[in-house]
Amino acid sequence: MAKIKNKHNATKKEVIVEAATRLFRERGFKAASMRDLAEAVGVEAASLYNHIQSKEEILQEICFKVANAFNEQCDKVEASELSSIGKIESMLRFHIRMMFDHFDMVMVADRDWKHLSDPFLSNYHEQRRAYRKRLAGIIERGIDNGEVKDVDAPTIVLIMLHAVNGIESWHRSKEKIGARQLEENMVLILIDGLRS
Amino acid sequence: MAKIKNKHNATKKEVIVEAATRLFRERGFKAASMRDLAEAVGVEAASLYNHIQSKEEILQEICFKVANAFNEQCDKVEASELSSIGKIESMLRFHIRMMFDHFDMVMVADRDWKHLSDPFLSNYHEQRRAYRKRLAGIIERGIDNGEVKDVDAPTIVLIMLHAVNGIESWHRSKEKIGARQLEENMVLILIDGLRS
DNA sequence: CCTACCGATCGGTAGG
DNA sequence: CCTACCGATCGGTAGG
Repeated sequence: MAKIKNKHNATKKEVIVEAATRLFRERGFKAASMRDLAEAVGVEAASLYNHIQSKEEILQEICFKVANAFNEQCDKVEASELSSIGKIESMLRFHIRMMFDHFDMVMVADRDWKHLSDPFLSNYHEQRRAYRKRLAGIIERGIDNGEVKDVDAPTIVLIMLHAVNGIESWHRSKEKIGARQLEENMVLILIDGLRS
Repeated sequence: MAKIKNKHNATKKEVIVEAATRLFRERGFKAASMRDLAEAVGVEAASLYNHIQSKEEILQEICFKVANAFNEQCDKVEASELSSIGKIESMLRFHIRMMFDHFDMVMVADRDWKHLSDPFLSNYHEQRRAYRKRLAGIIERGIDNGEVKDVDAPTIVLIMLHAVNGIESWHRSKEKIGARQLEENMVLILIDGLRS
């Protein structure tokens, strides 16, 4: 019965979600069909529904997995003894590495979360808002203690979070510059511009 | 016969494309249906096809209108007498203002251009690549003449182009900060970090 | 896990 | 510009 390929101890559901993540990233959530997904996994479309409840459930798994990863890292960094600049740099580096290590997941969550339906849509929307507020808070503390240039904190958050998406173009074009070097360049440009 | 609302001397096709631009931005190109569009315009779905040839033709108009705007501005700036930093700042400001003044258009082109089919897909892809190379060229000249910090030029382009997309979140949340002030903050953070 | 199938909706056309 | 409609495809279910 176990026709779904089952490498590295993954459950069938995990295999489906993994394949879907890649498919959603490549074609977009709406344009990727369950029949495409079934083919990628190696079963008939109807068989997918023995492991998942709906197409949207897959999107939910992807979006909240990403949201949880960022929230947990933010917990750690806020509890750390790093300076304000150090905390910001640490979060920036985490975002960059998430783009490298979990590219498909991060891109799908960022681009397709609007296709969630309530209550997941509101929940995700609110988490996103709260997360940005936390990051702005870290920056504001840096401004208060003189580490960071006095600029609008929410604007810095906007710039940082979106700048990291540039890695998509890099990922796609396979430029000559290496991942490690790209990370250092991004940190250099974005963090150095913040110092007061 | 002219049932399509025709404010400010727009042709029917222009009215359709304008409504479609908003709809595509709100729901995504794939998720927005021609029946939705027909309703927004105030006609039956079949009637749209007297003015346009296909759903994709609308997407083509949107994408290449945006691409042309950026290319033309780049022509002007490259031909100007501005310093290298001045040229980069000028292009950055143009991107920011395009986000403010033509938000739907810019977002759709950026998010949905992959749904074009060949030869438009390859054409757009190539224009995008060439445009980024031109921007990187401006920055590289700035590095050569000592105006700009010595960092990887393509990385700076990636950061600048994507950072500007942060205006989407601002647009959506209607934060307290004004458009003009957001522009100055972005320029301050992104351009000041470049100076050598 | 598959065969067989459903109702809904899609982009688009014929003909007036 | 509309009515009427097409074939294709969608997400998902029944039943085994």
